[in-house]
Amino acid sequence: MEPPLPELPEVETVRRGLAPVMEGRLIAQADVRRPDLRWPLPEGMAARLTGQRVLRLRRRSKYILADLSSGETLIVHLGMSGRMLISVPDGVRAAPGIFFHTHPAPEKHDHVVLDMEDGTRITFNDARRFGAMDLVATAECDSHKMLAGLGPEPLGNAFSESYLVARLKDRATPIKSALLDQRTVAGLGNIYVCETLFRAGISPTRAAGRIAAARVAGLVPIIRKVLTEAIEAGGSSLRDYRQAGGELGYFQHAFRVYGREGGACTTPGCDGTVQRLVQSGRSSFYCARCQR
DNA sequence: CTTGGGTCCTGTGCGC
DNA sequence: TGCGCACAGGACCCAA
Repeated sequence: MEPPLPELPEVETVRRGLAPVMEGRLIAQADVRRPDLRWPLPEGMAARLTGQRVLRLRRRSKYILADLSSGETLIVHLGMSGRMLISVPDGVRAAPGIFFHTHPAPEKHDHVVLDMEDGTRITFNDARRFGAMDLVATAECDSHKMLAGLGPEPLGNAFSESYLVARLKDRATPIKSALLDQRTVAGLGNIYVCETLFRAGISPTRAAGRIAAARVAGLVPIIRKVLTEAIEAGGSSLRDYRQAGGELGYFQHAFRVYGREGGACTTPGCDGTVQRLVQSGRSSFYCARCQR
């Protein structure tokens, strides 16, 4: 089974995994092995990263933001298949209880390599090259093209019930599309939208503006819970992965509908079957019996 | 303004 | 055994 694609919880898990080896540390050497990801990497990126200290690792939506001592911020998007591998010159360097592999031979899709001052190496690997990186002044980060139009963070205070009700009022677009739209709420992808709508008992095809306000409001705590649970699962896998060697970006998580076409609905008392339908080119998984 | 569809990328898995 | 193809899908871009 293909591991889940990086949405907000996966990105947050990667951020948490990288933080202890990057925050406060100097990038001794940055190397770009392939400059054409989703877009061309910024001009002179390797030189602009080399010698900089990572002040802080933040996350906005599905983006990881590394604030540097130069006053610039490295923006990273994992795309579909992006992952981060942490390795060390030798296993004894790892902190107590944490094990990372020794530096492996470069692989085909290793596009960016960061060697930290203490010898820890972070390798960005992205087979499908939907990932992206950019480097901008920290002060202008929020107005960057990739971040400017984003809606509120789903786990933040701005994502309120009244906000969502107002945002979806009179919208003709299917609720599935509305929640996938990063301007509505930032960080949800196909998997967690499917899981959210299943828990809410709302059909993915229903027009957003035709859902009772109380049910729309109910989506807010459900979205928070779905994401929080996934982040917690990511935390568990992080501990496992560290034991296993430091590959970040993927973890096992049990989904109730996503990828379960033909499977039994897990709602107590429901004898429905999980269906799959395609909405604007994307698969929606849902139970037609308990999602209305 | 809203909405929908095309495009990019490559590894995986299926049918024949 | 090998080939062709559908599929995965986030985010930009453009057309209606």
